[in-house]
Amino acid sequence: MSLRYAILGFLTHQPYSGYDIKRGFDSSVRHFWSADQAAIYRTLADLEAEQLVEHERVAQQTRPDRKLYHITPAGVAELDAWLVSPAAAVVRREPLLLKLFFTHRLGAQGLSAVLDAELSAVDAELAEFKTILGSIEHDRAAMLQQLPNADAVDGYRQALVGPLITLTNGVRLGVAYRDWLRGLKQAQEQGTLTDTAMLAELHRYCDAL
Amino acid sequence: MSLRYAILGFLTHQPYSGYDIKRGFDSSVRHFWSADQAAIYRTLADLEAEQLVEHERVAQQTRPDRKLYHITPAGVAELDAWLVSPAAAVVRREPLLLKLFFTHRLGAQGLSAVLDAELSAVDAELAEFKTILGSIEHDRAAMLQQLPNADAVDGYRQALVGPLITLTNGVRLGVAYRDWLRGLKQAQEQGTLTDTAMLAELHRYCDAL
DNA sequence: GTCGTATATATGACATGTCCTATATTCGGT
DNA sequence: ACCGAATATAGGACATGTCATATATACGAC
Repeated sequence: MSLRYAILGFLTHQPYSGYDIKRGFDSSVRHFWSADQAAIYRTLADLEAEQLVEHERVAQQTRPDRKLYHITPAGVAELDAWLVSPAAAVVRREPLLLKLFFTHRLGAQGLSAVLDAELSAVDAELAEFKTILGSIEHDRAAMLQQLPNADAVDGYRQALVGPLITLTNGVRLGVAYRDWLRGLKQAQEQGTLTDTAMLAELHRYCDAL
Repeated sequence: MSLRYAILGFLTHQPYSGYDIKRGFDSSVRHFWSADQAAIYRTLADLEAEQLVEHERVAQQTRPDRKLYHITPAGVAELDAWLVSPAAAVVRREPLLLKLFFTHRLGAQGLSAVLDAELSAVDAELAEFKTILGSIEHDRAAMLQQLPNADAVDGYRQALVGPLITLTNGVRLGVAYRDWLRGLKQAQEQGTLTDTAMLAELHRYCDAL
């Protein structure tokens, strides 16, 4: 139910079409927020029915018309209210952890395969973060050159902080996840994937809390 | 769609009622898998229609009858096939990161409040993990005394590895998440929550990959 | 004595999200 | 010449999950 707010947030930057928003999601918040194309168009329609956004039709010569949505003052108020509202408890559902919970049925080979597949996925994700960082820096350098005055530069740099915060989260949690997977893999190879060894490791972490 | 397998996995230990399964979820896998009560009963009915589980009615004197479900060989086969199947890409949706993505609209006070609320939540979660660890060790000590033979002990200890693995994941990722939040809070207090500082920090992490 | 909680299962209504498809045009590849 | 991808919006069908509520009984708290 936060898709509404994700869209409203994007529209505070500038007016976008549904298609733009879908691309924006895929390129900037994909690692913590994904959105289906159909859901975006339907949510835009809902938001417009509530007068939180409005659209104007923009005709194009070769492409289909775009519906360019912009946020209304009521929409801004709605977004700001959500931003400071207490976060609802997040429902986590991680199929991989579910599989590992039943490790005793998985067998050594199965476990090995699952861990390797997951390690590849994390490595790919971390590599992607590196790419995103590169493109942010590239864009930033261009913008800092291009922007007309100090105020515009300030605004741009402030708008950059949020994306950088979430990217840091992705990198740090990704690294922690990768290290955890590597630890499991190593334990399995050394034959120390036993209850006693795991309990000892857990104590090393928990006692330090 | 993995609720099916979560239930099948539980039923490999011993027969359970829907009510038992709900309690089992809430007490052991809540931090990475939550399930609605209605969903559990409906899924059990679906699984039975597919002959992956069967039930027998157990009459009770004071309480309502229980429907005690047990897994069938076909159910075991289905579970084992899922365990080794490649994991579907996980869809992440984290409202907190979405809020932080729009930090520029949140303001210093709003950000501070959001970070504090989240830090409390993580601390509570980590404390809960500590409690879970304690109760696992308590149960384990009792079981190791009580179990009749070495085979039973072995089986029990092997079944413990999965839960311990997922608990380790919770603790390590929880600690990483808490450290990230603390870093943000500190940066905000020191006035270093800027694009340049964040970029520098990101490089420290990314360049080491 | 009444209220809430635990045990135990189940359904209706609803919210949310995903998949597939339709429409229409242009551009690039094989 | 045809096929797929990109641009752009949208709806039907379906999957999945959640909320509230119903039923029935017993036990402890206030």
